Amino acid sequence: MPELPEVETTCVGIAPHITGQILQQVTVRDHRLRWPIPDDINHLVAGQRLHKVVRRGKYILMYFDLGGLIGHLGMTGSMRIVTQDEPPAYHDHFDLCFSACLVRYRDPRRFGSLLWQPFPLEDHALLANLGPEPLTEAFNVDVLHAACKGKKQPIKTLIMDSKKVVGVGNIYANEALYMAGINPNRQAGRVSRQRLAKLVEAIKQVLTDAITQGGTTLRNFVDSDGNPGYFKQQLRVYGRAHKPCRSCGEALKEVRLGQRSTVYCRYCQR
DNA sequence: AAATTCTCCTGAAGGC
DNA sequence: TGCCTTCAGGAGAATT
Repeated sequence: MPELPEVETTCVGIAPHITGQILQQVTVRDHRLRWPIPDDINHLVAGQRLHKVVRRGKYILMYFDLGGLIGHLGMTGSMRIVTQDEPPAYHDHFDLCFSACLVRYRDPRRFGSLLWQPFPLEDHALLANLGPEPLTEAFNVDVLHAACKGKKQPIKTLIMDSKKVVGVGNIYANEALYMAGINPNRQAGRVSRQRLAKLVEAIKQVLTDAITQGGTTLRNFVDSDGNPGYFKQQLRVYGRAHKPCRSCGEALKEVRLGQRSTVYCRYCQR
């Protein structure tokens, strides 16, 4: 389940292999992703030079001469660098074919996407209303405090709302709230500014740690198995329901918030 | 307007 | 080579 750190690692991993090259063609084996890959994708992008690969939230933006490809890994997507002679496997839905190598996309559940948008990319509906990047100064206590003001929804679902801040998925939302000592179910508008400041720092910390670990865990984007998995970092709450809190020893509680597994410590998180 | 629920999909895990 | 049900989740769409 690619979270922001996996997407970042993917961008950094593939960029050196393809930046500056001309995209010869897109080979589509199955266009049925979350949104269908446009039938005319080759007319839109083939023959153009790739200038840069940028992550925006969990979107992968590839800037070409006339616009950009907007990629998303969904739940189970991955991109890796392969050579022309490597035969595609089951669930390898498309290749971005450059002269020296291919970017091969695999996605068993097909929740990912590949779309084209002429410049400016931010005009695309999927990008137009995204909140700030969590690892930049644009995401700070002032912004989060304003976003929470008067809100009755749980703080956890708020920080997972990409209009408020991008890239905070379920795993790291759980982890950050634990780190900040905030009950995931607490109404967003009832978290003090001081504690929101802690939450901002916790989000930055947990994502930064995962990126750092991902840089070593997923160092190989060439001829790897294409399976990003997710980092075996020391998760404190996610996936640890009913196990002892690493701080107080009490059993962690699991509830569902917005259809998502939510694990927290009733005693350490208020 | 804000908050919640639904939806897509397949593989893994669990029950029997 | 067991079959069936349940669950997992990114995040936009639909609904309340």
